[in-house]
Formats: sequence, C-alpha cells, structure tokens
Amino acid sequence: MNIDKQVTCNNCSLDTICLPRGLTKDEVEDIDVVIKRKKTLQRGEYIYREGDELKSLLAIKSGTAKLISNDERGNEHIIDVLLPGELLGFDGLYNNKHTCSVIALETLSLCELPVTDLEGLAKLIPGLMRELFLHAGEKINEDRNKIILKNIPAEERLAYFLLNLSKRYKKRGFSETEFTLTLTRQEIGTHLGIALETVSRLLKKLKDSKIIDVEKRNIRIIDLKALKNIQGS
Amino acid sequence: MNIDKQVTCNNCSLDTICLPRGLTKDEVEDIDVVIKRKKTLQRGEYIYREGDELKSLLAIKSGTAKLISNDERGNEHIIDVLLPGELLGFDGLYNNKHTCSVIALETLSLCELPVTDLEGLAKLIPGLMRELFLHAGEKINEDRNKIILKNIPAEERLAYFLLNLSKRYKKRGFSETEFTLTLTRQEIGTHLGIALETVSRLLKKLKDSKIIDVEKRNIRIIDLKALKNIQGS
DNA sequence: CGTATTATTGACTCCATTCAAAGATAGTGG
DNA sequence: CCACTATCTTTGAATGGAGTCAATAATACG
Repeated sequence: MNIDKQVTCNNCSLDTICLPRGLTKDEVEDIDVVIKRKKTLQRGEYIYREGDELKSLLAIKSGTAKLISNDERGNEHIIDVLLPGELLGFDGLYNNKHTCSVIALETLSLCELPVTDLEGLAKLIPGLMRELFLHAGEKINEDRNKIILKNIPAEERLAYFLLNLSKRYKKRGFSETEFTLTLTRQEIGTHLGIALETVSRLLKKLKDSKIIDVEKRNIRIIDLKALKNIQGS
Repeated sequence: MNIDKQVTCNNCSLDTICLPRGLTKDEVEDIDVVIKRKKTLQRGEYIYREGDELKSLLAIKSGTAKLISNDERGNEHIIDVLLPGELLGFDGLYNNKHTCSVIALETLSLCELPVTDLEGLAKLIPGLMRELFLHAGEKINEDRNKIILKNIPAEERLAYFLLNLSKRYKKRGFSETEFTLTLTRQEIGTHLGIALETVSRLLKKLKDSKIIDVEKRNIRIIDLKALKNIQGS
C-alpha cells in the first residue's frame, strides 16, 4: 500500500480542519515539503511521552488518541481526546520538553511538522506562524472551556462531552448522531473528573430517557435538543 | 511622575520573567521600539473584554488581575490570577477575538505589544516568535495543571492555590511566605470551583492547624512543608 | 455614621464517591 | 472450539464531602 506516500496536504480530506485550513494554495505547497507522513500506530502505543524533547508538532491523519498527564501520585488525567485533523505537541512548546503524553486509542496515522528550526521555518513560510498561533490559541480556548466545565454537575459534563464529540465528528464529515467512543467508562470518568460507576449510571439514565442509545461504546444521539438542554446552553 | 515614560524592557526589573527573559540584549532593544507603556487602571476596570478584537498582547508591569470567562448562564469563572511580569491576551489568538475578559484586582499598570502585524513583527525580530510560542506553551501547561487540579479534594486545591501564589511571588522577588490575596473568598471559590463558605472554613482549618496565618486577605505561611504535604506533592 | 459588601459559622441536604458483587465481553492458548 | 483469564461494565447500598440556606459579624466605603 504505497498510496500513503502520495498523500499531500493539498489532496488531504482534512485540509479545511488541519494545519492547511488558513493557508493559501501556495503556502500549502510550501509546507508539504517539510511535512512528513509517519507510520501507523496501534491502540496503546505512545505518540510521545512526558519528558520527551519536542521535535515536531503532529497532526492526526486518522484514528483517535488521548492526551494524558500523570500527577505526583501516579494518577492518570486525560486532558483531551484527539480526533483526525487535530494538532498535538503544543505541550512541548515550553522549554522544548513535553509535559504530557499522547497514547493512541485505536489504529492511528500521523503527519509530522518538524519544528527544531522554528525561526528558519518562519522565514520560509510566513503564514505558517500565524496559523500555528491560531491553533495554539484554539488549544488555549479549549482548555479553558475544560476548566469551566469542571464546575458544573456530572450529568451536564457528560452531556457536554457527548455534544462536543458530536460537533467535532460532524465538522470532519462523520455522523453527528452516531459515533463510537474509543474511551472506556473509566477513561471517560478520568477525563471528566467523575467515577466510572457514575459514568455508567448517567449513560443509563440518558438511555432510559430516550435521549441517547448506548450499546457498549457505540453512541447514537436520539434527541440532540434534549441533550443540549441538559448541557444547559 | 514621568518616570514611567523612561521605563524600557532593558531597565525593567521583570526582565527575567516577562517577554525579554529569553531574548538577547539586541533583541530586547528591538522590541523596546514596538512595546508601549499603557496608563494605569484601577480595581474593577477591564483590561479587555470577551468579544474584543485582539490588538495587543499585554504584560502586567505592576498589580494583579483576574482572567475570567462567563458561561451561558452568566456565571463568572475565574480562569487565572495574573501577577506582575505575566503576559495576557493569548485567548485572542484564535480568530483575533478575545474569548475571555481581564479585570484589574488592584491598581495596575501594563505594557503592550501590538500584534496586528504578527508576520511583519516576525521578520523584524525573529527571536520574538520563539519567545511568544514559549509563553503560549507555558500558558497551555498551566491551564492543563488547572484541569488536573479540579479532580482533587477542596483542601488540596486550596493548598495548591496558596503554594502556587507563593512560588510565583518568590520568583518575582517578593516574600514567598507573606503576601496579600487580591481576591475575595467568593473569587477564590470561583477560581477553585468551591463555595465561598468552604473557602472560609478551609482557611480557618489551616489557621487552626498553625499551617498558615490569615488575617483578612493577608496570608502568612507558617509551615510551608505541612502545606506541601496537604497539597500532596 | 449608616449602608453595602465581605466574611464567618452552624445546620441540613444531596450529589457523587466508595465499596462490593455480579455480569458481560474480548482475547488467549490448549 | 471451548475453557480460562483479564478487562470492562453494570447495579446496589452506604458514606461523606462539599453545597445550600440562613443568620450574624466584621469591614469598607461614601
């Protein structure tokens, strides 16, 4: 399968979401020169680890991953779930050292933008800096939403989580009402700061209310509006 | 008092913390040309508002501020407390529109780096981009710590908050054991995601345990080690 | 000096956790 | 192919941490 070798940002289906989204056609051709396609990873494999040196910013071509951080007591915290077209590695911008780890949640492929010479790159492709700042800013905004999220009740948090996935899948051309959680109940709980048993109970509650249908890790949103009501927006 | 007019990044006491920290002497002279000193604000005044266009990244020269976001229900969430030498405005990097507001917590003065022409600026001062990415990366890391923080019990959260302030004040040359909270109990609670009554009770508990002394908003840490133990690190 | 804001303290309530046990599912090797 | 194990999920019961409500006290402010 050498088809992958021929993939460029110019013909990638994620070009409206990923790094190229704000660049001109010429600029996209410029970054195509420096972007590398990386080999595929399997569930459980690390993309990078806390403490690793930042060598590249990465984009998910296909599959999902979890961004985690371990506290002093060895507890895992899931900061984020990453979908196709999303950039990762920003946690390494400070001191060129990653402060988080990223683990594939399923079979996953990546694209890589080497950033060891950011200044050189800036000279080469001026628009790229603007775009990277945009993505960094987006991450900051998302993280801040997560901080706010932790102040609301568990049920609303879960609704937010499901709606957020729905929205992001939709943006990527997937169904906004049917998708698969690549996280276990435990992982959802860790991500949202609630116990896994509570996740299970709340999912059941949503199912009983006919707002969603949930079968193992497959989610079908039946009543999007009702779910939004629970979320409170 | 025209002394302020003569302040430059080169003679600023915050040069090891603020934007100049990673720049060469020559680069600092370059940014001095574009940096503006802004007039002083009073407690309660807005530095910028949610929805405002991003015109500049700002640095706090003196005083403290709170970075807030309002949810759909009109509840205020305090994302961050900002101390002298800290940069703000990164929430406006995405789409050039601020998603948060910043309000002075006491008399405050600012420095301003106009970023309407980021690409031009990058050409002029290549090191600046690297430095801005560093600061943006730092913000991302700090926000992620806050996300993790919300998963731990209220008492540990409060201990973390006090120790975090202590550490940051120390870095700025202030006492690490004595400082003034510029936040009300309500604001501390909003920031940490706990009720104001709980803040009051927990502060009292720490005082009764002779770990801190608290008188109105003045904090004196008596037993730094014990406080670190509570925090759990 | 009076009013508004902020802080303290107590009593009660409840949401979510923890503990516990059983059930379901997936993966592995004989 | 089935048994065996590990992992994940569901469900119930009891507990507790932190919230809410309420009343009072202290402080700041005009």
